[in-house]
Amino acid sequence: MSAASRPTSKDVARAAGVSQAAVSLVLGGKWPGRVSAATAERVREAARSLGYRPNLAARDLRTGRTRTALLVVPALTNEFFARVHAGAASVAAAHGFGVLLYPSPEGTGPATDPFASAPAALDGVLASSMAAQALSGIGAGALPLVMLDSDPATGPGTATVNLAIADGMRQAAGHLLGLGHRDLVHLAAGVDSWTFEVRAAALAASVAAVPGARLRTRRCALGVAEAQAAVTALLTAPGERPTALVCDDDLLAAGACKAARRLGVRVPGELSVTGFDDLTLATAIEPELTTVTLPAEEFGARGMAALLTAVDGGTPADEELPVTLTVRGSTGPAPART
Amino acid sequence: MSAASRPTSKDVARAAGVSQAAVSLVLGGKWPGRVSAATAERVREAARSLGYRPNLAARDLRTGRTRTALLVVPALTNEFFARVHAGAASVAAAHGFGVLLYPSPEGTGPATDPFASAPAALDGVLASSMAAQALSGIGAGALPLVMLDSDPATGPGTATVNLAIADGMRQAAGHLLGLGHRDLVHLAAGVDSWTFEVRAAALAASVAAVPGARLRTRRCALGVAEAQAAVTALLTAPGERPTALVCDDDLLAAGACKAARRLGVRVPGELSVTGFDDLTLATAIEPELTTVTLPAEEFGARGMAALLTAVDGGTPADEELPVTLTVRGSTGPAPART
DNA sequence: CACCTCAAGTGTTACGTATAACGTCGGCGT
DNA sequence: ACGCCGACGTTATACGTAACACTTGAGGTG
Repeated sequence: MSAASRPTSKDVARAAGVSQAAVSLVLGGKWPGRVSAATAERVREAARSLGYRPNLAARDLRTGRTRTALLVVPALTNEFFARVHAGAASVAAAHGFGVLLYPSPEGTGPATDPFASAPAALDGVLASSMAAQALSGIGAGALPLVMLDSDPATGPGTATVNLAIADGMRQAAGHLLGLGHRDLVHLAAGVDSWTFEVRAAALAASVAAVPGARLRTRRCALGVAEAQAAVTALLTAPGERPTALVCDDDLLAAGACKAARRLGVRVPGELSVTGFDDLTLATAIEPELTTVTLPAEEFGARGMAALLTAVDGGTPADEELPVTLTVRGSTGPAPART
Repeated sequence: MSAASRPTSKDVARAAGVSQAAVSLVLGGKWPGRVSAATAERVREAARSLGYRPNLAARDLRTGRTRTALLVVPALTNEFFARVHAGAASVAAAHGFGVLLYPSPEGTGPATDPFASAPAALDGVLASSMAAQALSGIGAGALPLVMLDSDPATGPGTATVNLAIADGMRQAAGHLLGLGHRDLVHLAAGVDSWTFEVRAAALAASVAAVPGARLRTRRCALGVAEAQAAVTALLTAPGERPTALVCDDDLLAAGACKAARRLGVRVPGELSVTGFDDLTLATAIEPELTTVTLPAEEFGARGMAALLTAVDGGTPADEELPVTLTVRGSTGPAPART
């Protein structure tokens, strides 16, 4: 009932017999040369015995810093973004920053502006292009902003950290073409995003460079069941059946493999499949997926590092992280044509 | 270069020709009866044209509320917790709250106290028992706390929201026993947590209730590769081979299925496997997993709802959410004994 | 002895907001 | 004509902290 609310630095000061300013100095770690070691220890002891916790809101107001960054991603149920978050959060934590997640605007009508609706004070924003429709809004210039996987030519002020997606796609295509495949299908994620445009372009260019090779495209929502349905339709359709399937995501690849197995189409004997991301899923299924391995954690970590330098007034450079193709069991030599 | 920093409510007041207090009233939505509609509109117009955003830190200091809740979970790369987060975040957002994630203390020595190291001001904490070693610390009573999947007898002050884990395990066991299985192995997650203790106890009790049925236990780190190794060892060991495998997690079940397939042990023909959680993985592999379906999103949502009532000074009741067994292709009748 | 320096603190202010307490002014019932 | 009340605001304060400017006494220096 009674007050007994949280003790403040003033209470600690009274208990230690010093001024509030001294408490602030000691607990802020700036006492060497300003406060004697004995007094500092007395202050710390008083703080401990009172169970003092600084009021973060007051500190934020005074310093103008909140040590909180906003991460804007589509959904953490997507393992890739969960890993990006892990990387970002660990770098943030190392610098005393917290990571706030912006609830993905699924179902939330048109353009919900994170700057307007963010419930907490922020120092900066780290945003994936896959979820950043709204960022063009008002707050754009108001806060340091670093984009993840976005067109480098976005804005002059915002830095970008990208994965070498195009190169990854070229590696996958080269792998399949090298195995003799000439009839490929791109199972593309049905999402409007720079990332996916880049993949499609890189794949198309790679295939076009090989005489006699052809590429078709099928669009599909990002899910196992959806991919399974799409690939079932593709494989049972009349006409020439493709020998290789290039998927924009491991989830799609998994669905594709499932569809093939159900139809009795052997993978990789009759159909090679490649994925993207190298999720846990990739090695959980049989055969294990040949896929483009993305350094998701490092991606998030680099992005956060760039954002933190921007928050400190620096100008982070654009970066591009290399990716590698991991060859496993879902790809093999093209079957001989009948 | 020049100042031109964010406009404050005072600037808006000057622009609209009113006092700062009036701005606060209007923008806070409490103007009816205190400010005329015309003035209110003038204030809003001024705020809009200046691009005014309230300083959240100042507001938090004044109101003593931060509209931010801390979610403590082991890792979001675990899809289950990503879904819990999604549910919690959506409820939080509906109440104008943000969700801050506490970086999982993996590698971070002993007991990092979230209350001490949290970088932002908080209104409450929602913590999974799987990651809450540190919560016993100082801040325990300082902040509203709701526990997820924890012993209801934790503390008098803290409410718990639980999943009916024990019942889920009983359903799985009943399903297998009903199919004639009498030689079961529990593939248990090697994690110290109330959740897993409850599972083991419920499974043991179910098996013990059936004459002639026996249960062995194998411990295993929570991952596909780890489970694969453990189950390979189990299946190639001399002696009677079990006919059913009850796994604490879909990841373990997936690893088990993979091991069986590699050894030529047919699932479910020779070995039935059940999982737990019903992750995306469960329907991505072949055969699809029979597993205990957990309402992860609702779990998080209920937990956050309980926390919000606690933050509002209420006393949330303990809850238990029902779970269901989803029967798919990885379980079948016990093979005839030779 | 007058002067400067340095350690060890203290006093005060400002951050930007929300809100309680206080004016003012015209209308209206009696 | 008087008092009272509601509509419409304003003034003043407090939230808890960090940081700047200042004080004081002790010791060193010429």
